[in-house]
Amino acid sequence: MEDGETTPTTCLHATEPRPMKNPKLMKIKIKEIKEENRRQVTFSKRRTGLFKKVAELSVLCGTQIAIIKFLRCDRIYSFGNKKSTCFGDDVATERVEDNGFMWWMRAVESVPKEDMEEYMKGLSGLRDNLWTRIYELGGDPTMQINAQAFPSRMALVYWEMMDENLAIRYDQDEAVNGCICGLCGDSVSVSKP
Amino acid sequence: MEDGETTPTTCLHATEPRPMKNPKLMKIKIKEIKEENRRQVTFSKRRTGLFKKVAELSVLCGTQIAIIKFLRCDRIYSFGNKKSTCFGDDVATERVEDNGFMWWMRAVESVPKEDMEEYMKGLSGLRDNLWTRIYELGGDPTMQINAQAFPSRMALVYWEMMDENLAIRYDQDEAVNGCICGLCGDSVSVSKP
DNA sequence: GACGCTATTTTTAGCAC
DNA sequence: GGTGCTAAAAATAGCGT
Repeated sequence: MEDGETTPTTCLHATEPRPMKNPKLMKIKIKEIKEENRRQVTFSKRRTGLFKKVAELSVLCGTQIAIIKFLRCDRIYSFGNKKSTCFGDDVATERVEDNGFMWWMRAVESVPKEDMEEYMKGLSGLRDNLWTRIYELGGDPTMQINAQAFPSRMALVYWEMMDENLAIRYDQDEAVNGCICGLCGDSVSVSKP
Repeated sequence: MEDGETTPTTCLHATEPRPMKNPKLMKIKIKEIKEENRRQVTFSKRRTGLFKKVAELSVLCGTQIAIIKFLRCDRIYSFGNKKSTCFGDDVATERVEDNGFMWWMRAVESVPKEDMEEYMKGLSGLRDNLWTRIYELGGDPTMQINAQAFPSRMALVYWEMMDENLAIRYDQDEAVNGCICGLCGDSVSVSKP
């Protein structure tokens, strides 16, 4: 036959929005999930989704900075803490500014013009070091998929998310769960042993 | 008849994923949107979506910190800049720490135990001032809807997004487009005139 | 814990206002 | 710049592996 498109009324289900094969209740109330396991799964899945959303928005609208931090513990997390580096401890700490930020977190406009070339060279070097460091730490290569969405810019795009399992002790080195760094334009996953 | 579920093969469309009423191409490639107007709309819509996602994740998983910053301009944005306060300039600037952060952005663990009571009182007061300030600045009351999703915690939940229209000049006071502050547990919208 | 599956829910692109 | 609409696309809850 030519087609069946002209007679869709033959199908009883055509008027129904969905076949409704399995009316299992999937909608959830937005309130704290108490079940440890389910919360962990939800966190992981939604974190990934959010991750992707930010990446997309960043690219679509040319947005250059994205910072997300999630921490589940009973303390306020000090943003800008020296410990909260993007990729471990010793990659950049040698160059910590007095204000507690990594040197590459400085606003580029605060860099004198004559120092700009070196500054950019530094960023480039940092990027190389970063990948080496990620490899050493056993970064998950599969996470690099998201990186495709990110144009490689010099801008700071710093992403860090932590859950309760990774940041129980604030005074310990903080394990980084997922990270996108605009310096490298890539997303990485680094877990401390 | 009892049901039609046992004979779904009667419907030719049953094997097709969707009825495809309007095959208008809605899928987009994730690449920078050049058209000024379309980008603005996309930014606005996706920002809202992301906003909601973060709020949900925050509640679902008890996540206490969410920081998102978006800035579209050709400069690196200095995170932690004194200017980038959550709700204007003069609410908290009187209490700026040496490190450039608002006093309430300090990690709570850095607050001596004996000062904790006053610290918390300060947070409470700040919250009150915040609402007053928001009102004065003409904050959008409708934005408070999202606030419902946030439990009122003492934790720092700082949210700030800016688009190109609000942050063209880095050296100007930065206008805050959307903001959720964990100090008050509410989301606000503040625009500079 | 991460990943695959899929029905259902949620987001959103393209409009119009 | 925002909001409402709708079809299409994407995210995801619950399950198993």
